[in-house]
Amino acid sequence: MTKQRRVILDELGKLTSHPTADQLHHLVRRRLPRISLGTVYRNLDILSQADRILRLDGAGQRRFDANSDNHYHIRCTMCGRVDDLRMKPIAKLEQDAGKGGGYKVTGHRLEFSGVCPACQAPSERRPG
Amino acid sequence: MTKQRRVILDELGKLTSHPTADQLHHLVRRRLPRISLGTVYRNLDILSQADRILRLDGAGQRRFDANSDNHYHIRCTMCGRVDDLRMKPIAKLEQDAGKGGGYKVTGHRLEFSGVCPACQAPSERRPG
DNA sequence: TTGCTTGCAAAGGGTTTGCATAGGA
DNA sequence: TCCTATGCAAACCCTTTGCAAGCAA
Repeated sequence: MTKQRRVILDELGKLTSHPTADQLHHLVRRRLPRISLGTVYRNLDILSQADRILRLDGAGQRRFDANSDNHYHIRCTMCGRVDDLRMKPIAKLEQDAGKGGGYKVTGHRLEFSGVCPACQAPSERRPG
Repeated sequence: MTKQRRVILDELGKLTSHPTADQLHHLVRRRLPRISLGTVYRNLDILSQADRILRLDGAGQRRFDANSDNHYHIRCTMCGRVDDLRMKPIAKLEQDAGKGGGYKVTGHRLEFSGVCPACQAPSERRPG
């Protein structure tokens, strides 16, 4: 557990917005100015394989989640922000999915899309 | 509607495995040997914006689905194949997701993972 | 010390784009 | 004809990787 890995984990833990590797890199740099993007990627990889964090491979750029427990997400269609949902995972879905196709079902991923509070807000603060 | 677009749509329609752009390019090439990968991408883009097909932006490479109706998918964790499920979409999920976060929920994406019939099969035909 | 980790920079893979040409309405 | 789509190739972006040097145990 290097200093770099510790700081990455710590900064990721502060956020609920599930940053991209690049966003996290910028944050971590405030504390470790010489850390490289490659190191951020490598550590995020190691941490997710160790189930310390979650990798969110959705549309577009990969994002990361400090909470590795089973839970669902919602993605803002305006700004790309991703947030956790408090909804309880529904294991029963997998039973329904198993009927038919011949697949052995092992898991599921449920992601909602919508508009986040900030993007719903009136455009008051936009200049012009 | 060019010849290229027609053939792309036709070849995609023949498949239930939801090919990547590259796989589709190879197939289409059998009928239009000079078609470029760029053209395949451009047409898949146009067709999905027109809701004629579906773009599946999951982990890894993008895949395409000739069936643009609302439905769920299952992805084989061994070979990457993606198939349709006959399960009926569950609109109610979005009501649950709306409680809490402050998001305005507009949709959801449910994807299962598992092992496809071919990958479950005994390894008889593997040499050695 | 010893092996894993870093920083750097280059490579990689998938997707997008610019441009001159070809082809459909 | 006129305008859009094509083929080609280069550009692009995100992510991964090779390597020599550095650091943790």
